[in-house]
Amino acid sequence: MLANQGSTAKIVRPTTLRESVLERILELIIIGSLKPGQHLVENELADNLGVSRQPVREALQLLSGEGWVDLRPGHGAYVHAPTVEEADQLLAVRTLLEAESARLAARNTDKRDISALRDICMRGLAACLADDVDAAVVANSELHTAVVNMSGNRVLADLTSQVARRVRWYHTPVARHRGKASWEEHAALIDAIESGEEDVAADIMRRHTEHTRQSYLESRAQHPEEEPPAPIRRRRPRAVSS
Amino acid sequence: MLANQGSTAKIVRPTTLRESVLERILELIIIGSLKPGQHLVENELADNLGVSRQPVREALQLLSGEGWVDLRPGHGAYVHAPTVEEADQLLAVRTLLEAESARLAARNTDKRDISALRDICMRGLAACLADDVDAAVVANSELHTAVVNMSGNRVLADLTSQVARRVRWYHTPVARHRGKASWEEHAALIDAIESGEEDVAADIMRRHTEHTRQSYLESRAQHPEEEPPAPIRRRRPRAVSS
DNA sequence: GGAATGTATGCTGTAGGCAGTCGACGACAA
DNA sequence: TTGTCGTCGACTGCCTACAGCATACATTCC
Repeated sequence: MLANQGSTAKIVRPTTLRESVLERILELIIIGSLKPGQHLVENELADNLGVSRQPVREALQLLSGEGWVDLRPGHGAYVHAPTVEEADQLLAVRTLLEAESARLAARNTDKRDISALRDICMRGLAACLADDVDAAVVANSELHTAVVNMSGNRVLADLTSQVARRVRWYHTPVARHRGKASWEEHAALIDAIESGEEDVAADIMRRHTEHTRQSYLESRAQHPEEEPPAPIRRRRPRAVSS
Repeated sequence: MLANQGSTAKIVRPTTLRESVLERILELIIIGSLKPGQHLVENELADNLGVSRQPVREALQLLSGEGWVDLRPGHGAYVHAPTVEEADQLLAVRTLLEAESARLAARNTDKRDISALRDICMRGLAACLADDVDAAVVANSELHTAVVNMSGNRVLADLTSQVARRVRWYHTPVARHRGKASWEEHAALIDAIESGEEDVAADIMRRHTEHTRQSYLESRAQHPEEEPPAPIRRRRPRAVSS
């Protein structure tokens, strides 16, 4: 829902090999090539990416810090498989954080920021009416990021980003479910922020993200088959020989 | 303010060498042997801890994920030096999270939990009256942890723990500042949780943590000399020779 | 036939080592 | 004296290699 932006105290310049490895692995997780619960064998990743195990290991350590993979000492790394319950809790926290962001944004309202918000909102609505789901998702992400940045609380912004990213998957179906109504809520939110109505802004954002949460839950309830986080397998079937 | 409890998706069994290295380094940071802004030279740590650079590197990666150290590619790891502003923002977020925890705790109230809370509260007050600051700090930590766990939202609990830990330092002076009044607030909070008054519980918690935040800020304002996060030095003064 | 044990194998955890890179210091010129 | 360039040292980033461990399969015993 939010664009990638580094957490508070992470890596600054993306120059190293482990950084590019991290990006690659993350991409594979996001697009689903690496499935939830899947065991990430260091050698395989290293071979596929054309590097040694070392940068792969370090990338996995960093990814664990962001909640993308779980490390099991002696067993290696596994793609984190969020349960419905965890996703629900993540979204509940996101609601809390973003509502506060909206409140603070209304408090620190700034004309330039407002016009930027309106621009994004227009684009989002246009994309929505044109049935361009991808563009709508991007605009949605930008809008929420912009609001949370307007809060002026960097910690809040980082945490929101982190939480939002951890929900991942199924954003597009969720976005498809709602559509135009969502952008009307965004417009109302911007109005409230502009006029400095803290409580109103917070409340709109709260209900807005709560809607998203409901859509998400319904979406997963309709597709329970997407749930099971792949059983853990360590060894490949032995080669048939002799 | 909260006891250490692993983040959502981290290491499960603390058996490996890098884990013990992590614990050691973390301890050194917490007790202040490694100062904010200090450059953590891998070889030095490795030598001091009697291991090779590898587990040290990995421990540092993991610590960066928890916000304890900053990684600068090509430069290594530095002990994270939170500014007053960042600490303030962290505490603001903590207020938000803990207020919500209290609300949810009131919603899911349970008799056994309540009596556990009262026990902790009694101990805390006793410690406070006996001027046993350490015991009071521990009890305070336990109480907040218990409440946040009562919320039933694991993500919320983990995030709160993470945020609270990142403030670190100066907890004791803060605890000293307030004392008895703090425990009266705790008692009122427990009453509200027991009777299921969500709004009241949330409000008490909000004001309570806000008090702590104020105390913290005053404490740092009075000791500005503790602030400067040590300038970055990479090399030791060259040995005088020839 | 089933269960316990032995064995093999793949994987992780750790060590050691080399090359690249960044920053500091010193020399030289203006 | 001050600014710029070259050199040097130290540290990181990465690779390779080895040891330990956990799991799965095969064998043996009951």
